[in-house]
Amino acid sequence: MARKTKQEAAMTRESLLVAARSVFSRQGYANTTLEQVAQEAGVTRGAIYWHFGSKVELYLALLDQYSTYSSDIVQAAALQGGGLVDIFRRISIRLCEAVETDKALREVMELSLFKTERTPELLAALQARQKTEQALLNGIAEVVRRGMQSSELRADLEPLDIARTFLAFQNGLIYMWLQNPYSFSLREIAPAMAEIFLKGSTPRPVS
Amino acid sequence: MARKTKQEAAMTRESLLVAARSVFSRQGYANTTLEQVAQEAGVTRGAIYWHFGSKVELYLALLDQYSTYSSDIVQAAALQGGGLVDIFRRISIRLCEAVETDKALREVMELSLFKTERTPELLAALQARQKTEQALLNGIAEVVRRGMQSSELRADLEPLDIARTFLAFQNGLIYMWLQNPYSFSLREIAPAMAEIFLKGSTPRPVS
DNA sequence: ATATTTACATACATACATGATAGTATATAT
DNA sequence: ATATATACTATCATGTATGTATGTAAATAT
Repeated sequence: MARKTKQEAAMTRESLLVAARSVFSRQGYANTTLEQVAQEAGVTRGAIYWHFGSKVELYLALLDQYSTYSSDIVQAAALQGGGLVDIFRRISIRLCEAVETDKALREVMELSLFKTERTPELLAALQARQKTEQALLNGIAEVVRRGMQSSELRADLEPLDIARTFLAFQNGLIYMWLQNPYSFSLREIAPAMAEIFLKGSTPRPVS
Repeated sequence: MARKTKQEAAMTRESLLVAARSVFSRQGYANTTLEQVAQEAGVTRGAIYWHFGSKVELYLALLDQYSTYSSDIVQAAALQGGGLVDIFRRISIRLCEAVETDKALREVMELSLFKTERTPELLAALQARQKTEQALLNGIAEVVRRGMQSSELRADLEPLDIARTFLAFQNGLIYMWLQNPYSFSLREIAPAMAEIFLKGSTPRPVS
């Protein structure tokens, strides 16, 4: 076949990633064939093996595009300043908005959450992503510690426990929504969720 | 082959389910062959097709064994009485204990959460399970409504939002733990988590 | 201007899983 | 006592996916 220019090659690589996202998120990782991905991108499997080397590498390249998405949001929300309570509220709402708005992000999340089997071979490669998750947790725990020192958060619980609870909250809600996207609106429930995390579900005595 | 008695047949069916749980949870659904399951159970694939008809049916039979596990715990915790706050606390703690203690339950949860791709063909069959989840949500929402009427829970939020938040909480934590079981103890964090859900993460003014 | 590399397409070798079919010996029904 | 249903085993037919090896024509390097 006629050799493409570097720019053209970069474009096929891009379109392969787009096609992979589309087909993987529709059919799941194990259940899609590289032939299907190649067809959707308008090339043959040879192009995939040239650019990515294997099915696993293609998948990982797809995930890597979104690996820092969440922590970027957390960073941005933290840098914006304001009280700790405001920061937490912002993080929740921004994350929910992002998932509900950004279709590509949503497809990749659905793919990695619901449509990829953690098989032994994939597990090793996915360990790297777990470190990202760990860093996110530690970052939040650090924010909690600052909040305790400034008396904005209660000091009678472990910072790490609070951070885990916050993340569990957040991920659990997104998970629930992705599982059945049209049963409720993420953006609309986000404030209530943040409110419960911060103030609790029982009535507060008037101060 | 020599025909088995009904009891013996029931036993092979049982051992097939046990083997399926073991192999599926190690290798994932798509990645295990019925040959492997049959070998681990000490029979041939024919036995699987005889008892279950197909790979999908075997998988569903495995999940069905545990379909009411969660809602049973919720029911039991609710019937035990006490204040609404106590009930919620009990539900959280019981669920966490169950996951951490019962290996079979854990394996099935890991399988369905991390090691089964939601492919279009499976999705139809899994809709039935979603209804279980929906019923669980509605049940909790009903408990919340009662809690509002008795002023044990705050009445300025939607009952369904509170219920969703509780479930998100709960599932998110279990999801996080299953993803990395040894990074923390579920049973130990459960009380803190329940405390945050009920009282919030910010300090309460003294009443 | 020529040599070499690139960016794929094509073809193939291998492997393997599913489901279907046929066979079989015993348990159970009558 | 005989007939039939049962609970499988053994075998095969088919489809299909991955990875690899080879071919090739233009882009790029020199």
